[in-house]
Amino acid sequence: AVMILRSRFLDARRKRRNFSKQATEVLNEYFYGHLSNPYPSEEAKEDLARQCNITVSQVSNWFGNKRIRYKKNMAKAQEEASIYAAKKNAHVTL
Amino acid sequence: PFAANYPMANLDVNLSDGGQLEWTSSSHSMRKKRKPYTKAQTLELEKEFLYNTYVSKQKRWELAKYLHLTERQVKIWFQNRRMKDKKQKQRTSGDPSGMLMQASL
DNA sequence: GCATGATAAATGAC
DNA sequence: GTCATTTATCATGC
Repeated sequence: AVMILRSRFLDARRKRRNFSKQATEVLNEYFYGHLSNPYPSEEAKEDLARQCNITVSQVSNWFGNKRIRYKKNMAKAQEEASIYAAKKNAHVTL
Repeated sequence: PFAANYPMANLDVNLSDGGQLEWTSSSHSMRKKRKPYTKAQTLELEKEFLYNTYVSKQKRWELAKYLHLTERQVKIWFQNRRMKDKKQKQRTSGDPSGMLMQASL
């Protein structure tokens, strides 16, 4: 009962740290690579989590935030989409 | 279980003007806006959660009346609270101090 | 000062 | 009932 009061202090939650550049790169590549259905399966989440060295919950959080913020600001998102689309095409071309 | 029947799921890519994206949004119009509860409300709910992680219909009614919430809100609060509890326990089991921070920056 | 990750209400599938 | 989500809000990074 006491711990509830100090919830705003040593609350174990929000200790945010930005993901690494590589991790964000991996996540963005998947997101824009599956833009028609940006909902990775549980297996895909585990795979991404392993690649990015984060937890599957963090992967879920990232995609949740990404989807909502993508549609809220499509103008900027389009630029990103173009970038990763070009990247993907470059891969195929090579 | 990745379903294609979520609201935002029918997000379609329309490449008209160098990558225009469009929304064939299908449904819901009026979703209730998320409104954070007060500390007093949360405190009472937490206190009750200590006794029972599941709330009876009677208790739910009492809490709703007392906290100025709907019974549905009380019900959903306990559902979300149980999920939070589960997630925290899963996290604590693999990492006692919660200090597993590998830096790969 | 916003970008970003995590959490808190609220919905819906099953 | 659980649980993956959507959405707004929170807390922090820079």
